[in-house]
Amino acid sequence: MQQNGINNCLDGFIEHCKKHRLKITPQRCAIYREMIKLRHHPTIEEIFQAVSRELTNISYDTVNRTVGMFARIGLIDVVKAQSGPRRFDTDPRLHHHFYCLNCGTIIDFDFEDYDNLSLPEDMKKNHSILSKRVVLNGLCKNCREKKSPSSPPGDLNI
Amino acid sequence: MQQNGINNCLDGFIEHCKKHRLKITPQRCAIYREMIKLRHHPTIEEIFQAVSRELTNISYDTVNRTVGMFARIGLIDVVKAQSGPRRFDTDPRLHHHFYCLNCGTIIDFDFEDYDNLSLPEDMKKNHSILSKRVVLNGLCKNCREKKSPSSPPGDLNI
DNA sequence: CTTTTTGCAAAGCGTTTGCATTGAA
DNA sequence: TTCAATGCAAACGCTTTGCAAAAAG
Repeated sequence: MQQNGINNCLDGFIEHCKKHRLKITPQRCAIYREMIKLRHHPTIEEIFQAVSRELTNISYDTVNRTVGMFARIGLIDVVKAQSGPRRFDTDPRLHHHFYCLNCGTIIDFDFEDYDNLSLPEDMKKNHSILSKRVVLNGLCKNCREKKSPSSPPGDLNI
Repeated sequence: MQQNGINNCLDGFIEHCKKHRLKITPQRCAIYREMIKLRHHPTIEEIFQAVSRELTNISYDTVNRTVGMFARIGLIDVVKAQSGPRRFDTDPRLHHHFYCLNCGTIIDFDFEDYDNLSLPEDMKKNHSILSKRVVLNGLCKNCREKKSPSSPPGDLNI
């Protein structure tokens, strides 16, 4: 995934499903198609809204299970936020993340220096590594200027 | 945090609290003390169990709120798991993470090449960056050998 | 003395589960 | 024809909230 942009088309998606012995259903195709259009870390709810416009009778539950499945086979990334529903990273391009510890905002950024990091030998030997990313934590511009970081995190403003 | 090992002692902890105008309570000290003893990404429940042995009357709720607060001021890291309760990274040493997309296991690893990555200028300028880490995603040894990754993730076996 | 923190209980909300029905292969 | 996927509803469990009492500065 993620390291190449080829999977953007439905062909690549179908390929990926077959490899994992998942049946090609209209629901799965629609979910995949709508999902990759939504950048900015959509929630299940947001994906459900988008897919509903295509398949009016699809259930929230199917979207939930299917998106979870897509994450499990490495088609997309789970971005677990500090609070609220989990969000998904549907951007297949390689990129990196900054998390604000105070408000929970997640900011995508590009940085070439991070793109070609080599993998540790022992990790490569023992596991199958499908993607890599650098994650920074800190305080975002807004939160840095506030006096006390002790207020609970609000909704994500992504 | 994380980039130096000085905060291990209680003095550093008290310093950190004062900087954020948090009062020094016996509960907070006990939680901090027990928490850093627990490696392997403890849950709130696990931290609560450990602290309860010290302060028998502490409430689960206080542990929950306090640990969340510690994460918000950068004393520890939230580890985003695929499911189940959130876990915390209480290891102050710089290290990196591998996530298994199938079973949710999180593996810590060290790799010197990743330890001195420079930060992107625009990120440094706009935000306060408190820690950095490389995150790898893939299939762990066990899951790679299974045929179908379509079964739902079980409990984290960390 | 003032303000934060604690402890408890209840509510909230995202996620998971079970099962009958439907549909892909 | 078979076995996985879907849709629905209910259950579950983690997290959050509100508030009175207690404690820190």
